[in-house]
Amino acid sequence: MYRIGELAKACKINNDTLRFYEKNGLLRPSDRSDSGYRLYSEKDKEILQFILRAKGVGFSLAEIRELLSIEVDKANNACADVKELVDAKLLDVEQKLAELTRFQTSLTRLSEACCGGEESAEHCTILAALESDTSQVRHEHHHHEAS
Amino acid sequence: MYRIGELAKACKINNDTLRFYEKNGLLRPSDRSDSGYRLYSEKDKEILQFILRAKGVGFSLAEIRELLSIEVDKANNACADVKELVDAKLLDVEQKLAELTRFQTSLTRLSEACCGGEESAEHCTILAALESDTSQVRHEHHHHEAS
DNA sequence: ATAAACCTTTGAGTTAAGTCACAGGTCAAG
DNA sequence: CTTGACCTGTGACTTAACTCAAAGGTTTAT
Ligand SMILES: [Zn+2]
Ligand SMILES: [Zn+2]
Ligand SMILES: [Zn+2]
Ligand SMILES: [Zn+2]
Repeated sequence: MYRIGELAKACKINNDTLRFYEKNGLLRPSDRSDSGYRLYSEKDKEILQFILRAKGVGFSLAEIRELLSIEVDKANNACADVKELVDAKLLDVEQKLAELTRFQTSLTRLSEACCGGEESAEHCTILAALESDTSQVRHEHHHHEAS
Repeated sequence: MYRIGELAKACKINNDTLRFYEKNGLLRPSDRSDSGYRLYSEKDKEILQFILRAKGVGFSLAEIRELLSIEVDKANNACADVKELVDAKLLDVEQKLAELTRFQTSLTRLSEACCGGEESAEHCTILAALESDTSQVRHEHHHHEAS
């Protein structure tokens, strides 16, 4: 069992953030000590890591709460409910993945096209990489000739 | 050229959000009409879409501003600066991609394991799918036998 | 030519997600 | 048996990212 400070430190967040998550229905510690300390289990830690990962990829706490509610309410929800929510989130995730892949392509293209030298980056732009096809970026970039 | 309301409607955001982005150095309209109206070009629209996509995958406005500054300052930045920033963001993106892929795997696994019926979703949990290996989830899930 | 529907600026209010401050209880080490 | 590092609760404050309000100018539609 982790006490609040231990779990917070392990996950590099503020103690108050844990209390905040508890108050907002995201993560309730599995137990309390006699003196009232919050006691978090390994599973609690995994839930927290799930929350932090989800946050990192752009889910709001409300969305995360919704995802976690599957867990909490499993006895009172039908498989139909679960599947509906999961499939909706899956769509979200797949859309985000598509966007991110696009970003990755653009940034990679840009990074590869860029010489990394000390000259003016006249042709180095994210938007050029985003807007145009690969061919364009490679073509126009990087003459740096002595004028 | 789009006027503020047109661009806002086209991109499904609030007019005020565009003014806000302008004030915060994210998107300045290419031109103004004689009467002072903001006039946005096609390129401005693409920048806006870039901003909205970036937001959607979890970049903060500060980070987006940084990405866009490559564009704005290109004449005053060396390729070295550009490459450094781009490579840093690329790392970010790749990390987000890894997380999202993990989410996708878990959600897909859960969705596939779930019958979608009206029975209690006792075994349907995100966390089970996240924590365990595929085998476990498939195994334990979905007996729904008449008790 | 006048109302409706835009636009302008400045500045205040809201929501999400923390973060901090206060007043006091608990516990391990010296 | 006290000091310092924890913990408790309640509630106020902060930051990011909008969102709205007020007061007035402009354009379009009838
Ligand atoms: Zn370059
Ligand atoms: Zn170069
Ligand atoms: Zn199911
Ligand atoms: Zn089922």
